[in-house]
Amino acid sequence: MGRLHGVQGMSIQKHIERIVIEALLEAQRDGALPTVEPPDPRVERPHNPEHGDFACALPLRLARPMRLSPIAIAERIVERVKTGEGVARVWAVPPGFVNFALDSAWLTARVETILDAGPSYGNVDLGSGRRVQVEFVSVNPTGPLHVGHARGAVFGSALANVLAAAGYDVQKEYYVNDAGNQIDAFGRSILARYAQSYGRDVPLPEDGYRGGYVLELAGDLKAEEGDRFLSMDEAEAAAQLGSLGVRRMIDLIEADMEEIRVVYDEWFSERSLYDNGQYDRTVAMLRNGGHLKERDGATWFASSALGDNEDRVLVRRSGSPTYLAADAAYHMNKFVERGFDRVIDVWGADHQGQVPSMKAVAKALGIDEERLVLLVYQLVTLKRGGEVVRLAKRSGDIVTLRELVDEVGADACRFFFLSRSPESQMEFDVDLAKEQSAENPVYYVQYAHARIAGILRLACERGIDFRGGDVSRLGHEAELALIRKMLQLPELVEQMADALEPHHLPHYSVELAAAFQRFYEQCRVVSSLPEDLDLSMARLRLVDAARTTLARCLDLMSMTAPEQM
RNA sequence: GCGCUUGUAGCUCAGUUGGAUAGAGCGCAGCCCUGCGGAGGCUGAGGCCGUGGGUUCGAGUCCCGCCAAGCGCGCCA
Repeated sequence: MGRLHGVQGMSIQKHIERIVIEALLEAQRDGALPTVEPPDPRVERPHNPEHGDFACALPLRLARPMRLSPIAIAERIVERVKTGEGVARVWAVPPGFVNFALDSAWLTARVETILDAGPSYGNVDLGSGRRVQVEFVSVNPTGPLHVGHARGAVFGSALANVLAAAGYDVQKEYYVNDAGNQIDAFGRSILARYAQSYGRDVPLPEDGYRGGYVLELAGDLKAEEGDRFLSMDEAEAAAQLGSLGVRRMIDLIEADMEEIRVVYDEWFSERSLYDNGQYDRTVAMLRNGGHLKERDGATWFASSALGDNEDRVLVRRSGSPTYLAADAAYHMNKFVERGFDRVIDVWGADHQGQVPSMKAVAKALGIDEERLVLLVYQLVTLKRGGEVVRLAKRSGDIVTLRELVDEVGADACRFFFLSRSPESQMEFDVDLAKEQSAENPVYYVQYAHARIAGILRLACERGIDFRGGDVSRLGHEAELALIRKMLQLPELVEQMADALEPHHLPHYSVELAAAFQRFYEQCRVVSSLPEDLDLSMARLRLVDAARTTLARCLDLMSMTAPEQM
């Protein structure tokens, strides 16, 4: 483990933070600097390579409390920083930065640590095995997924990948709303189409689903179940058809998800909460806590007392629960029954208005605020032929997720959706996506991997066994730049897991691929000259490590890493 | 009207808890193949970071006003 990050299991960045603090404390002991509480050193990567591999602006922040010039503080720290263990040089720069340059011998040795780590390179232990649930998409099982859902699906699954890489025990969940008004309307819609297929003049319900898939569904059910629903009580027939329809829709959604490489660990039924009494217990708990009151025949949740702008209906006059009541029971299940340490709900912006009431519910149920994270991503507006397409599910005019994946491909889809931060309001131009599918950063990254695979194949064909390659022979600028870039992956995983921001992954992948391409352009790897053999072998080690790193990035994005294109 | 989110290159978007000269892809103008995959490399043009204030040694980043966009404001979910 210690070899992975260099120094005693910690990253080089953490190591540098520590030696800065140590130098500062030493200067304070010497009386060279006044004794003030040292803030977080915040070692970061400078944009400009002239400023070294890492930089620290601590002296600038210490200037005021210490009543000294920043550069003087920087110099006194620099005098006491212990180099070695990867750090070759430390220097102070006006107005008061402390810069660090890594040792090139240490850098080249990282190639071996990457190869040792193999497919697990990039893993960090931030989570210590704590159990985290990521729940995402969870749209009503009353229709197929459309392009808008792809964003949530890609984001949620990539976030889960990142958290797993960061050492969390992650579960991906889909909450199936298999009860309530929407399901009721869905059942009545199927019944109408079903009856119509027998020539009955039955209109589609006012609040019904108009999509063509309902027609197909009714046809399928007719073929398999026959006409037995015609003689049944209407409500009963709608309920049964709805239930059958939902089951099929869940299968369809599951299959659609697989198209974009999303595989859930759990499909959680809302209905189960009513069947096993957890719903009743949760309502009783809220009541005992004094959070409920009766008004206009309905039961209200006093959420305004807990930070919400107004109270919400929890149980309708009819006795049926609102989504909020179900959500309360559902989250009790997550935290109490299943004992997750942390739960992340990924919601579309059309649900952002529910955030305050959900938080109020969590508070009322005694769930620690930090354990429940609600992430909201902005909806995708779809453009086609320059026109904005409405994404209303009931209108029936939708572009399904499956159509999109068939046209653009799962890899391009994932990369595209993942490279935007969730809060960006993106316009998805279907025509442009198809048009640019050949001229796309997706293929740039994958091409780099294929090219690497080609080089390794060639080495194999030439019979070069590079296992004993000596990486200390490396030292070309392009080689070091590539190693530096590869070294960032564990840091990135840590950062992404911490901030819950997987969208950095595609950007990093492009940078990594570019670093490789520049290396490839400048450094001949497989040479036919006998005197180059040692260097070739060292470079093949590097190329193999680059393959490892690039493949891991693609893996974290659930994208394929092609051997050839 | 109120709330949440967002305004960065011609287009689509990054910009790590406030740090040094604001980046990438596409598009545009050029350059580079006697060797490993040209789906490549290099160079250039292109920016009042929506706008006006404020905080700070320092603001694309934090705070406030304004303008614009998306979403929400049901005993639907």
